Amino acid sequence: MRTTLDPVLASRLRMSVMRLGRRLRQQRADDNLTASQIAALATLDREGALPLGELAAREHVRPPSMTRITAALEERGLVARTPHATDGRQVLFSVTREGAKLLADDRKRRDVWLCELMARLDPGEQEILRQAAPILERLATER
Amino acid sequence: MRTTLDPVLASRLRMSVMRLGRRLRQQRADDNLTASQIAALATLDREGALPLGELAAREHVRPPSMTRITAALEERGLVARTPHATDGRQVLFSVTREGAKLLADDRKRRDVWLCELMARLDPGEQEILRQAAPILERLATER
DNA sequence: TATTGTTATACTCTATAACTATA
DNA sequence: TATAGTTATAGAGTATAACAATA
Repeated sequence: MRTTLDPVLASRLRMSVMRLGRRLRQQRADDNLTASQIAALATLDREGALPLGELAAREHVRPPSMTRITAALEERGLVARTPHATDGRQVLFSVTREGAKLLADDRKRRDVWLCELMARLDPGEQEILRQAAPILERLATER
Repeated sequence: MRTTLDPVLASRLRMSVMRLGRRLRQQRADDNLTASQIAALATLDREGALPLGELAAREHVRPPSMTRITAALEERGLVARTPHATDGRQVLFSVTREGAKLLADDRKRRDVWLCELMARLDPGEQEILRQAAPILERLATER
């Protein structure tokens, strides 16, 4: 068993992860939402209700742009706004039941696609991925 | 050893792969190229010289848009155009030495970032990723 | 006459600047 | 006076339509 870190492994892992990620993204349903709208919706789903400015910051977008993004999402009933409890200037945005359903359907779609691909692997290979998943998860969230 | 395919594994793998891919993308150098320009450059690098229409198709972009993208890349000396050998209407685009260098530097950057993260894993975990890499590669390229 | 690529023009998305309201 | 969000306007980027050159 070797312990020194192999730059070729990093490079290979980078390539395969980015390619697979790209293909997973391609499996998204065409729901007429822009990439920014989907991203904002997913962030609200992941982080819970956020004021507009905070959401804009997380999405690396300016507040006026986020105003338009949330307006589009609100018009489609995917997010809802609630006033801030103590600060009347702030507006909190959160995902509606429909918004959550849209995201869930989308994830489901990609899961099915990936599941079908993985079904072609032999049991030993599946087992390796089972062990690899939590490690990749840590790499993705660390620091 | 189980052989039935586990949807939870697919879901977990999807999440970790997409997140890690997202973070890898964030490591890109800020070279003032747009995402479309980088993508087109990388495609030419991967696939070799292509006529404009073909490149537009692979990037899911219309020919007029690709005309502008290649014009920007050409102006920065990252791609070059050569006439088609037999068909005078077609224009073949290919990556220049500078273009290849820019891509290589960019990949290097991400490799270093990933390598540093992976160095924190213990040898057993590194070994699992070593075995997982070619499997992910196959998933990414299959069908 | 059909096809490849470019130019002209319109639309979408995001940013900066100016404004309204609340603290 | 400072901050959160919106509205007005301008700047990228992409698309459709019309055009030029070649097959």
